[in-house]
Amino acid sequence: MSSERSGAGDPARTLELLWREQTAVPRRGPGRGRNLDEVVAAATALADRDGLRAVTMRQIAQTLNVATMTLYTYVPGKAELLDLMLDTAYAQMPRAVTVGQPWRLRLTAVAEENWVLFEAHPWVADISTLRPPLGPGLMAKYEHELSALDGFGLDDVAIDDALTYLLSFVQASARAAGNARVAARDSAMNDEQWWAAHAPLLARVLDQRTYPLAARVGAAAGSAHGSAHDPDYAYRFGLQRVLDGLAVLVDDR
Amino acid sequence: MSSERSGAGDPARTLELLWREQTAVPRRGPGRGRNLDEVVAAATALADRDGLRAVTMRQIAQTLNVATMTLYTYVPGKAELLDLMLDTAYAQMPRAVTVGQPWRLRLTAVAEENWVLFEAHPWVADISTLRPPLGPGLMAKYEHELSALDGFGLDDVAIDDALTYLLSFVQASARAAGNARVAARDSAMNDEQWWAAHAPLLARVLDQRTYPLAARVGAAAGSAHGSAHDPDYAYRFGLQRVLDGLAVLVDDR
DNA sequence: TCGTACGTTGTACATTATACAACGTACGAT
DNA sequence: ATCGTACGTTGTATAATGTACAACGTACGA
Repeated sequence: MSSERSGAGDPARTLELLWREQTAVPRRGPGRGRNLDEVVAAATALADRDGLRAVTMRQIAQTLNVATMTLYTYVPGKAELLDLMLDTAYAQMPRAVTVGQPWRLRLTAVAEENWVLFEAHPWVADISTLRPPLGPGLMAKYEHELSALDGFGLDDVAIDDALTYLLSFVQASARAAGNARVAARDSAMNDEQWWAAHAPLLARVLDQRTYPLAARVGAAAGSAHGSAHDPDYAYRFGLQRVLDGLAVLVDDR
Repeated sequence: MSSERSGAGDPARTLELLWREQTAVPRRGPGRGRNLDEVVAAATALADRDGLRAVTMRQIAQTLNVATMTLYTYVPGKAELLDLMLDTAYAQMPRAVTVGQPWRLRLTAVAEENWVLFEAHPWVADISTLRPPLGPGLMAKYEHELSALDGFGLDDVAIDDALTYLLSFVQASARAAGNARVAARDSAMNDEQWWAAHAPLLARVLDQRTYPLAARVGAAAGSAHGSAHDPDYAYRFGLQRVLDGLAVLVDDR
């Protein structure tokens, strides 16, 4: 429950794993049945299919045909595993080359690449990355996305602010979209059905004289999109607003 | 783990509780030691102090001096309790009257009211409200916020889109700010210390030739704010971008 | 050939939400 | 006034979770 976050493990141990720094390769004992990449891949496959909730050490172990505690010889704990999953997902993102194109196109491409990331790995949108996994995947992603904002008259601090703003928007949108899917699956009710289930009961208690705007706008919004909120539409609408908002900062000549 | 969401309980039962519809008041049996408001208040106090993770049926029961299962006579389950907590928090929000003021001021006031809500109740920012608690608190909030957008040339659908966009931004910002606080408490490391703990290790693996922009911009952003990201600054920066983005839609005469 | 380093694993523990049944209170009918 | 019963309260039980701990067995180095 509550939100998951990256960067919760031991910093030193996490960095070692992220950059695959082999410190003191063991010489004795039985050979290892699996490797780190297999563990990360198994955990990611579980998360992709059934969400972060389904990623349990027992489940990961079961799909790898090892005992639960065996995982702890590959990874210090679940927190570090999460960072590895994240950085790997970042590393695998497609990165379109948009050099020379107008800034709106370049930023749209960055937004789209992240939107695709969240579609492939919805669980990534649920993670707070205030303390990101400082591995090769994140560094490549950061470098690539900064390049899309470089050369338009923004200073370094403004570039970082603008990128944070854009990515935060995409993540929030993707989180809403992912939650809509999960809610539909878990409750065997899609959003339309959920709102329909409330309509008759709500009509009884909701006084239109007390809430005239809510009744009018709510009805308009509800019939415009299928249900009360359409996450995909909200993303497309919002992305234009984000670009319009950043346009003020950009030197467009 | 993973994200919490509202609207997960039984719709009919939830609406009854939200609007305090007393169906069939019991005539027999012992008197009730507590009441619904006390349960909601106890759960909210726990969430305010220690986050949503700390809100367990056992903890709520303990602060109320009743057995755990007693709670289930006041509330069908935890999902419905969450909706009650949310709607109550909405109901208690301050709502400034801004009739006649310019649209930027009116929208800023709406953003601020929500920012204050998330400061008082950080757990609210962790909840996906795609299926919101359709109680008196949410309705009053929605009506109030729509009024701040009415009369500026936007049609009903655009009003709802713009409000969703604004609120989604404030929630995402508040979530980041709340996570920064929680991470600092849980790990006994504030963000600055966390980045400091990574710096020496990171310097060893991070090749500045491979990631020139990341090194340059990351350093600039890091020294501009205290740590790599300052959530409060990101909110103030982002709010201006949100307003600039919405300005395109508004009839400003 | 054998000691020991180390990968593997089963068990154990403190958590969680909540189903279920036993218990006891106090109202309504007689 | 008495008693049945409706209903609030509560202890126990269950299936999960992450991971600490100790036993086990493998295979390398001397």
